[in-house]
Amino acid sequence: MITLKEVAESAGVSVSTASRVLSGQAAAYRIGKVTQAAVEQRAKALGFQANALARSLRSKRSGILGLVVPDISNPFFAAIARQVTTAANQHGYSVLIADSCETSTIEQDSVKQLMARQAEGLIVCPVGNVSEHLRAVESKKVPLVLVDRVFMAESFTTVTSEHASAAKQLTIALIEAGHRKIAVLQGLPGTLPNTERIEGIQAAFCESGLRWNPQLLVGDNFTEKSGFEAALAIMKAKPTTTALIALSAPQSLGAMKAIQRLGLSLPQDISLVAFDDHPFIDHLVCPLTSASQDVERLGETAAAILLEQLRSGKRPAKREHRIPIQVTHRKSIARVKK
Amino acid sequence: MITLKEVAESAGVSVSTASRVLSGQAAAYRIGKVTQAAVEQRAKALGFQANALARSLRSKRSGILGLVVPDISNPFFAAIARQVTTAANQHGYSVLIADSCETSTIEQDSVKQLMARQAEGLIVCPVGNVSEHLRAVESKKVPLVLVDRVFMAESFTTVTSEHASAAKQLTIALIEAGHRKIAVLQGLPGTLPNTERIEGIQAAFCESGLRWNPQLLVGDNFTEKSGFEAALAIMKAKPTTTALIALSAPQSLGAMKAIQRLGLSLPQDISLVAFDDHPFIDHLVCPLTSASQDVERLGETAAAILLEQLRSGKRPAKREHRIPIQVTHRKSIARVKK
DNA sequence: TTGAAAGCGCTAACAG
DNA sequence: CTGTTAGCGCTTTCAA
Repeated sequence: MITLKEVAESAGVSVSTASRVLSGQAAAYRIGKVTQAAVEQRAKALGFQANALARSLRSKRSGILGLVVPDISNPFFAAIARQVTTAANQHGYSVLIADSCETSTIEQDSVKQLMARQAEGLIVCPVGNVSEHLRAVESKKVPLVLVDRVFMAESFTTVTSEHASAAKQLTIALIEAGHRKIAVLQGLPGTLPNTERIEGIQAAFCESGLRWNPQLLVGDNFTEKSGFEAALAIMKAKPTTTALIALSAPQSLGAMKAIQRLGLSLPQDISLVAFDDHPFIDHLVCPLTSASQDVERLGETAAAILLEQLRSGKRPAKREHRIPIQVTHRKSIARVKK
Repeated sequence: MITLKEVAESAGVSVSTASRVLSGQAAAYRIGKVTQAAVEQRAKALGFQANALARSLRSKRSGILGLVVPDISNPFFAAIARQVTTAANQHGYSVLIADSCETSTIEQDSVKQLMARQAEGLIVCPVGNVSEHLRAVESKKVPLVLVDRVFMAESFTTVTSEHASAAKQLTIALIEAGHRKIAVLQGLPGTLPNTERIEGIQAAFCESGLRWNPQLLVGDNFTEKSGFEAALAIMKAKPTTTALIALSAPQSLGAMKAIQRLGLSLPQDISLVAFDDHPFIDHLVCPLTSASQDVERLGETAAAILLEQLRSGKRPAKREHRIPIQVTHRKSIARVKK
């Protein structure tokens, strides 16, 4: 590896001068045109590449942003990762991405790791309900933004969707089509998106002067597996169920498989609406009415807030950011026959 | 930030002793039980977290692996990213992911950045045809593995799918159903996957004693847009076309949209087969016969090779790794009526 | 406009 | 078993 010292020697200047030229401070220090050119020429000729580790250690600026997601292969988080990395890169930061594999302990390790590497800011999509490690980040004055499964009780800066109103819209569409026995395939209990969506569903019932039966709440995660098993179980246990609400795209896929397994068809035998859509949704046998989160905006907003905090050094004034959800009516709701 | 020196002072030992205890070398140096306990206790009490930058600078081990992908929001690359990050984490490495946005210049910058941060190894899914920056990596003795769009002319370590044989199988299925006018919605020209798939298609024709018309080669990228436009154009220009081969999932979606736009139906009016599948493929109006790459294995293999090279210090014996592609017959091929 | 010297926080000889 | 002494490669006072 070729070092600054070697470049300096080769150009016949001191390391300080070489450093100033090569770190873009030439103008500020009013380095002579010739000296500057010489250093640059020599650096290029030698293929000099500054050691970012040494630079960061000395300057106290790592230029690294950390991103922790529960599953990078999930299109939802992948889209967030894309927004964050591109925004960060545009502002001269690199992004260290960690996949917590939906596991709180891995998430905690990842955050620690990121802090050890002197990340200047963190964006975390938390797995669940543990937040001490995140408080530790804040206490070390490292800017932190939480996305998606945020904790409302705490005072973190957060970006999440308007879960309740979307869930309400979806439910109202179902109720208006005559549905009353609506099963909810829930995601990870205790998480804010899950909780708020369920509240939205209940609100829809309430405002329609109906009462929703909590026995129709099934499932335990945002996964396809949970969706499949929960759908299968509830359709067997309560065959009078006329509609299903899936709280994620993978769950809706699981539900579709369950429906198929039972030899039923969508939407004649049972209606299905879901959170989140995906590119192929319009080409499904039965295109799903869905509430789709604006993932790009979630990621973009989180990145923008973090970057702004990094730039200004001030904690953001607005702490809780909500991104609207778009409900699209397709063909997966059938009218209930009397 | 609390440093090693402070911990050492607080525990009443020298920094070296503190370092040895806190970097897991206590046993090797046969540090006394009491000293060790004291250091650990103090470190924990003070909330000491070693500065990975300083550690890396000194020890010459950054513990960082770099991954560069053209688009992290593309499920294909997201899946690779997941395999790589989890495998790397299991072996004590962190992964810096960069999104090159399908742009060669960004890719080059990312690689440079990763090298500057002293990444110990790189996995790159190259955008296209530029490879000098990659040769620079090798010349600096940093292990490098290329995935997917590899360069065969060069001597890099590569992992990619068995494109040709899969393309051939897909084409033969079409030919056996009586198709002769088969249009190919190609991906990025000049890339290995694209080239080999086209070769496979031609081989199928050749072995069937037929000649494939190169005029039916359309499109210019692996994107939905290219798929849509190319499909639309060719169906208008050559209405006698009876089948389409899409070289990626997004392109197949584009093709489905084009078919819909023209008021045609799948597969009666036109057949469609595609590379890569996705979770919802079985629930499409017309489930697509597809050749699906084993993305997990691609990522897993790349990670394993890199990690092994890092472990042993030896360049891998086998340079070109090929992962089989699974062809699944569904319902998107109709027999051609005489 | 440039250089000398100090040191970021840690690890690794070397010495006891 | 433990401490002392040098740096890793860079930036940044301070001084000229």
